[in-house]
Amino acid sequence: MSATEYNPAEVENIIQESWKKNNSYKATPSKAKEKFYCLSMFPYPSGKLHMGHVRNYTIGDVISRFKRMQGFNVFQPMGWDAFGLPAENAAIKNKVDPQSWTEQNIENMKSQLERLGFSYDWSKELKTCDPDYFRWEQEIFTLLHKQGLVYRKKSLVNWDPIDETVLANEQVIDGKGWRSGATVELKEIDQWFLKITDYADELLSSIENLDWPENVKSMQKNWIGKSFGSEIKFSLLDEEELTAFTTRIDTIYGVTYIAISPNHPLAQNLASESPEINEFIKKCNATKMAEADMAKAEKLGLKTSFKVKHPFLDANLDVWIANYVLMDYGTGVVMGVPAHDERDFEFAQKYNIEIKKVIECDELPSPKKGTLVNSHNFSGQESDEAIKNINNYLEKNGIGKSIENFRLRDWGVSRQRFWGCPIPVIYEDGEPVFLENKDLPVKLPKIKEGDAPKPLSQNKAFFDLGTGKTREVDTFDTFVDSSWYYARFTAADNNDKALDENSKYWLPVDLYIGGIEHAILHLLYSRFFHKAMRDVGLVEGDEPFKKLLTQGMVLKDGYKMSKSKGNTVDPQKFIDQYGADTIRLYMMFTSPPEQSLEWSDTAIEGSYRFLKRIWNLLSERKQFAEKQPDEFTKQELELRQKSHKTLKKVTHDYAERNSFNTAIASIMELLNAIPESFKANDATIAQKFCLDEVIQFTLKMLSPITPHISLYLWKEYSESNGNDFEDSWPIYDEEFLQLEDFQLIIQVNGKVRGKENVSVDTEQAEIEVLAKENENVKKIIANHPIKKVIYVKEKLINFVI
RNA sequence: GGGGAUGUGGUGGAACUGGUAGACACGCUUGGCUUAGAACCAAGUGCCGAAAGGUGUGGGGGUUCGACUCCCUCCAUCCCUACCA
Repeated sequence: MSATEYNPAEVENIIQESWKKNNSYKATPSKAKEKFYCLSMFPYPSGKLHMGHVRNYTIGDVISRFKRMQGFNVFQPMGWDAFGLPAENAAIKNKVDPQSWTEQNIENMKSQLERLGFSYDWSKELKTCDPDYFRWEQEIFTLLHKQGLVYRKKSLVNWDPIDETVLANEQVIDGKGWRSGATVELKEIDQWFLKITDYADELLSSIENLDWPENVKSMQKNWIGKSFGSEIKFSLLDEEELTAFTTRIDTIYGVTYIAISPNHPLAQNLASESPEINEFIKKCNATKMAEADMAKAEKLGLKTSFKVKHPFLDANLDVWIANYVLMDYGTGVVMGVPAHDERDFEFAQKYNIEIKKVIECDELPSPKKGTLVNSHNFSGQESDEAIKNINNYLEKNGIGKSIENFRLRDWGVSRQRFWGCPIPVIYEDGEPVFLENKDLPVKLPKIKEGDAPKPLSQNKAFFDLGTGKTREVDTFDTFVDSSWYYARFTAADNNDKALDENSKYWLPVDLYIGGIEHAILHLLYSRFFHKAMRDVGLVEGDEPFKKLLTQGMVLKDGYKMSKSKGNTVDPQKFIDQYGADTIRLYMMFTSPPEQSLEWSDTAIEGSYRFLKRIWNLLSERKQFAEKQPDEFTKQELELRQKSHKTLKKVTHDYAERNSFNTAIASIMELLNAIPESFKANDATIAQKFCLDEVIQFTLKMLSPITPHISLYLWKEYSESNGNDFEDSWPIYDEEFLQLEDFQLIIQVNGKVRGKENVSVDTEQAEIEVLAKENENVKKIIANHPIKKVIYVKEKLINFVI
């Protein structure tokens, strides 16, 4: 190697060409090796890669390369989550076909991924907008239908009355449609649903077996929200009844009103007779349907003329329509207990409703459990005991029962959009008929050049099949597309089947890497899909993703990068300036994967500088080929110890902790520890040997993160012609990890007062004497009796005075 | 409103099991090299203090010989909240 300057573009090009030529990352099932399916969440093809992608895919690639070095058969595919709103919006805005917009973005982003040197098996690339993908999705939908997991029901959407379209939550800004500015209304329309609630119990219980971060597990558990409560009937005075759900039946004597959701059938009926109620319900429905907005909305109520009997008391309760009661949770009817529920309290105060304390407490409202008061026979009982007793009473008297309830709702998969997978159903005289395989795929209609896409419902040529038959005009939620792609990857090039034998070899995904923002929806839907596909015989196993790594966001100046904030940083600029290895190194060095990463234009210089230092160290140096010398000096042994200790730490950081930042830091430390004389031309044989060990370890330890420069230097240095570090992770030697002496920390009352070097085999008694003789320590403990001595082996001694 | 996180120098972060707080970098300062700059190399760098020493991990309280780490409480910021992906 000549003393040239580090030229990342050149080095990376040479190495990437060799990978391409050798098909280095194509994976085939093999019994000879243990498999490792490493999957990073596929991107939405928005145009170009953003920093979040670079980070996500670098983490995945580092782990894949490390596993490959450790001898695993690694499968790392990549594809495109290609249906969705942005393409449709761009298409409407620019009057282009969403297909060509998407294809162009894919082409662009794919070349960026290749430029970054990710070791993907591109032979299994997939695009969800491709009929070769979504025809199988349509088939799975019909299988799920046969399994009884698909049904149709009316459900609320954000309706823009001017544009006459359904809006996504993000398209509703301050209650107005983003394009038309019209006040958005909630409107009820027919939609397709998947019965995810059939799996609620299993989705909850099998979380336990997952090697996932605890926070994600908690989020999923809370989202599913299993609770134990009671259903209780309140009879209306005209003989009908309202059934409320409550988890706090112990507060039954504190009920002072009943509240029903504006979307409860009773409220809807009343609306048709009373203009006042109709007006009120409209007012309630003028918020968008996002949970956060609903919850923050001011509490509104309207007293109806209905009254119900309190089942335990000789009292009549008013029935209110209240906007804080959700139709989707429980029964859409709430028993109002203002004394022991904060929302009910707020409502009762606003509308001057009686507040009745029935649980002993200091201050109202108090949602805590406790001893019952003012509750007739149940007074004096503790909440949990009372809940049992009251439930028994309800059941005995036929006025209610104890039940399990879930917060989780069924998954509405209908979307009234163009750029999505068509739902494979036709209607004959209004009745839905599911299409057979021979009629699949249902493709999207072509768009004429210069035309904007319009909803399928406005495309007669698409939906009108004649003789009273029409096609379904809704498309799938794009979460459907992404709920099973992990499985399709294993058979992405099979045109005869959705999944084949390969899926049995590769599944489940061993490690799934993606943003924490997907912790609930995408991951829960995928888990449901896997179980449903299992039950129709498509896949084996109970869970799709064995282990999960949730990466934090990439921030700039403390905020998430976004166009509206104007703080985006385009990774391409840095790839061009410093090369792929530097940006990969920076991404891994700057913070641990699970935390957010603060982008800095200047700090990346440091990563580049580090690679240049390695380049210069290796310049004109060849591997030292002589065999290991018999003797080493103390200085040489210290370096060897550092090499092996570093290797041990780095192995552990990669394999157990995914802690790449500390791995890199310790590699930097190792290089900083090389004595200058070892690098000189006149270094001794032993010195050259030790330096050689550092270099070998370093190039291999860095290669998952900076694969191009590592491999390039390795090939020059060792004069080898391998194209990958497959199976070559080095092994550290325990012999070098043994310490001869250690630094003893001497504390007095927990404060560090001195340090001494002590041989490892020194007894505690000897250490105590030695510690007391330390000049500084001696001064402090003089004239004080020592009350206690704490000794932590080979670490510290603490005198309590 | 609910759920989940995070908070350590000027900055990113380290401290893995309760045991030396600030590793490794960025930045900055000084010096070297250079006509000058860039690059590179060397030394220094939590805060107060001349030093001795004191002090310090969002605020307050607690447990402990010892707390960034465990407990209670408060504050701030971020993510998700079912039609953005």
